[in-house]
Amino acid sequence: MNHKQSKQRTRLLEMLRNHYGHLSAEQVYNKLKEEDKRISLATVYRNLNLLAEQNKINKIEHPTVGSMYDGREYPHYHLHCEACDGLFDIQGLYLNELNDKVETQMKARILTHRIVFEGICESCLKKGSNVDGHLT
Amino acid sequence: MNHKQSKQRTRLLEMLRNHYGHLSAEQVYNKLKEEDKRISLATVYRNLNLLAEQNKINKIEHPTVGSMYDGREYPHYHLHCEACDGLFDIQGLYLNELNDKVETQMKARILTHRIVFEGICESCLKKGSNVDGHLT
DNA sequence: TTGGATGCAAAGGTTTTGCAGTAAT
DNA sequence: ATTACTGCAAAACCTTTGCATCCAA
Repeated sequence: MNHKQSKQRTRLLEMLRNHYGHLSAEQVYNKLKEEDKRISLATVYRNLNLLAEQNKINKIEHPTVGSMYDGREYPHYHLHCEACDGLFDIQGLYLNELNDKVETQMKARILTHRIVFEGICESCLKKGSNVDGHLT
Repeated sequence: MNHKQSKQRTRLLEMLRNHYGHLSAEQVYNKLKEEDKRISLATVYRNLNLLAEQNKINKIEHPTVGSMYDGREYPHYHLHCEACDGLFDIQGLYLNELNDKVETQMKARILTHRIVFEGICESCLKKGSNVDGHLT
């Protein structure tokens, strides 16, 4: 399929690139609507899926909220805080060699991998949250 | 909350423990219904969530199908095949040290982590699938 | 001009919830 | 006797899709 360039897709990508952190489709939609009321949620979903397939953005399955997106261009892992439900980037820890290892072991072809760490983020630790029993 | 033991929950856990592979909530529901018509999907969901929270079963976010569950008792990673959409266990490759590493780096408390590898499984490679453009 | 992209609304699929009844402790 | 658990159906949610229109190439 040949893709044309659309204002909506361009703005969406630009917005994600300039936004640090993770956004849901709905949040992306709301942010874009601030500039142009006429954009639709369907378009946001269509473009998020397209850009994620093209690896121009990252799609992360958030354990409780649905899919989240970020515009980082380098591969990275995520920390999901069970207390505040936040999603945090983990920098400088991408294990390239893992793909080869699994490729050999599974006799498969590995394209990429994702890691999500589960725990309590720095800020929640300071607050002394005890997270509905997980930590008690 | 104090939990009582119910027939439904017991059977569900037992079934998952004896079933090798991954099942969706719907599939769990159908399997359990074979033995007892009267079980409900809501009960299946409630128990899957409960058992996953208690770490008695694993919940894996399948990229396209929704949540999948397995009854393995040891931690392991998964391979998602983009061709057949299958989910495969990866044995003997659990990196305990990763948790410490991230704990230090993020000043967080890490409880666990999950890895999903994306690629093409052995069987699909043999079939020479070329997966709707991902590999072309 | 042509085919991809959009907006809108409707539909789809998965998961959760309210409630009255049932069963475990 | 309590209180959690169940079944059922309705509701909630997130995401996708059909279609007529619009717009980029």
